[in-house]
Amino acid sequence: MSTRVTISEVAKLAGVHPGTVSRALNKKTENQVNVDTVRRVRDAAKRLGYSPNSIARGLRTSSSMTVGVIIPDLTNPIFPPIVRGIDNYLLPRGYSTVVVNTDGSDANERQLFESLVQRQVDGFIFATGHTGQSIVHEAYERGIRGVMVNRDSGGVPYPAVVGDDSQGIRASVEHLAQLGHRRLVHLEGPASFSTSRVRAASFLSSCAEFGLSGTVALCGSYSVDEGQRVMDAVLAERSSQPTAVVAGNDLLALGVYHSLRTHGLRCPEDMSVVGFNDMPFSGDFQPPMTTVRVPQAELGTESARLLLRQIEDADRSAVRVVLPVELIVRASTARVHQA
Amino acid sequence: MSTRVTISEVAKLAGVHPGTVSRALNKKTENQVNVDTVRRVRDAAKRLGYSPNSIARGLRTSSSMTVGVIIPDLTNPIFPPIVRGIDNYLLPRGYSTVVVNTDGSDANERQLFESLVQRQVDGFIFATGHTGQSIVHEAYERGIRGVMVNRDSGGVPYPAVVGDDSQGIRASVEHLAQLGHRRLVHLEGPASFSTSRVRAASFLSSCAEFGLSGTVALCGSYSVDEGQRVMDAVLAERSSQPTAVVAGNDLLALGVYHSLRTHGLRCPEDMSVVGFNDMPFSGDFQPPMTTVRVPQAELGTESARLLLRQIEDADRSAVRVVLPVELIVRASTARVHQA
DNA sequence: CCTCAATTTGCAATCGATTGCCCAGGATCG
DNA sequence: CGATCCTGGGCAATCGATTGCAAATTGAGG
Repeated sequence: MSTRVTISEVAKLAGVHPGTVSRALNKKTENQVNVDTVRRVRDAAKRLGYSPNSIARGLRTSSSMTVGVIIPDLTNPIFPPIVRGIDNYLLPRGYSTVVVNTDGSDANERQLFESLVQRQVDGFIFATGHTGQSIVHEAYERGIRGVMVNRDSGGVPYPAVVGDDSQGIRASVEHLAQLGHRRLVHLEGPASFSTSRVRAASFLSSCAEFGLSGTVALCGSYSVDEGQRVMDAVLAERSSQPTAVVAGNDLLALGVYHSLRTHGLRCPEDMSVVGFNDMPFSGDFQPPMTTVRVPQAELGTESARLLLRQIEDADRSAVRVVLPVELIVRASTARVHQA
Repeated sequence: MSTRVTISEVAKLAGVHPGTVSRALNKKTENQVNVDTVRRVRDAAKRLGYSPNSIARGLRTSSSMTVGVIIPDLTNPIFPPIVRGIDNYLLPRGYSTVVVNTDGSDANERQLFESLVQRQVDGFIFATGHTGQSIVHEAYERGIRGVMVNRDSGGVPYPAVVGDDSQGIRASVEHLAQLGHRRLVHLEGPASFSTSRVRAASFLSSCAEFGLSGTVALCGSYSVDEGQRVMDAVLAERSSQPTAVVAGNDLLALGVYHSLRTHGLRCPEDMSVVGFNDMPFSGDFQPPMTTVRVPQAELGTESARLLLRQIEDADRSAVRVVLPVELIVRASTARVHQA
């Protein structure tokens, strides 16, 4: 790109040493230089349209003012709001974010992580909280700053920001109980995600609390197709069928919709369905989905805040922030049909 | 972050000069080094876990191996697939992407653009193609490499990658004509977007072609709320009502759904609706939406390819790539009701 | 008038890699 | 056998900013 203005050109115009320009233009050092000089330097810089080369600065200060955000898949609709939340906090503070997608692969995750480390990012926000061969442990060992978002830290002493999954599931179960449902099934997400287990555990304890019969069906991924597949299997069983489904997330719930449709079953008349996340447009599905709203943007913002606290204040306390969730009742749940 | 291995430590272990290490480790220069030496250096590098500091490299080579992607809003569901398409092409080639959201504000756009320039990005992909005070012109004047995606270049000689909007609209109109519709209305997107005008023009000429009466209603933004507002206005008119709506995009079409519902009208029985983009989950709306599928991921991939061609081959030809689109017929369109 | 401290600014090293230049040594050729 | 080429690799400058250190200037106090 075209010839850019450097600090020494500004220095020449202002009649001072480059070092002085640097100090004059930097908030934390400008009090080391005479106010008149500062003004002169400022003028010169503005006149030349100077803007610092952040690569050069980064080399010297060994900070890139960049954070890496590792997510499974941007096209999963819960992530865009999280990413926006992160950006909204970070950009005004001079940081950029680089978002990478692992597609659920540990190998990808590792490779992308290394490439971001190589780019000298100042810290990471991990939204891929599976507990397997994740690089999170290693990152922590290497002294790399990071925060977990939307997923638990799984033993790694990084700060974590999560929604109140237990409470959300409990509210769902309570809602179904009040509608007269007695037999529920939970579509549990992949066991490698900490959230899956939290939600399943809460489902079982909530069923117990409200005196319902609850069974759990395990899904291999958080996707529409998998939700449909597992629901097909549930419906194929000969044992007494549930009257309501508590899905591990909205994608699985959507798969349940598809399964019901292919089986000629109506929602909510024949089967009530509750999702999780309140992802965008879940209120426009057919039928509009009852689900648990998680404050995604706030999750992002909060995680960014915690990361910056680590970077700028060297505060490494492993706080855990739990944000409240809310059950959104729409049209996919109804009073149980008296058969 | 922890102490990192530098090139001179590798040099020491391998018993050679740092410059030699650099050449040995670089694909394009490794043939300047004896194969034995290359092997020795490689071993040393591996043993020490060396990975080059890309900031230092970037300073010297004045390239950051980063591209900036400027979009209006990541939470608009058409953008995640585009961004993924870009990433899929760029990441394996060693580039990272920094995605920023303008929220439609020219001021934001300018500021974000400058901050990315300051970060020495090697080029831009602009997905914010409004023709107003955009920085696109200025960027081109400054000799900055860039590509337009999903929006036309509006006179700036950057390469552009777009879907075949005209054809998509024509197919929609033809489909409606075949269903017996005679009076159509088009919800046109904001005039500042080039796509809006292309689609509106195609709508009118297609109506003429098929002998239909077509009117156009202008929307202030591409959003659900605006679609609802404008459709409300259309329905409030006393003149002869249309029997089908061709919406400028799926968001507007969704707004039409909402409007119809509040007016007690059924889709498709009382009004057929066609969207544009086939954004994720538009097949799960109520009713499943007939819409025009645009290959978003391919748009992204292709734009990334064109950008890299500029960056690496200095090829500045202003090609214009038009990708084919496809009408997806679902349940929001039906044979016109014989009133 | 001298000393000492404080303020302001210049100087030069530094961050870590890349690369033009040049030299040493061996191969090739006439 | 001497001139000429290659090949391999060392040397040092360079990218553009930051920053510890020291010098210069100023002012105050004795």
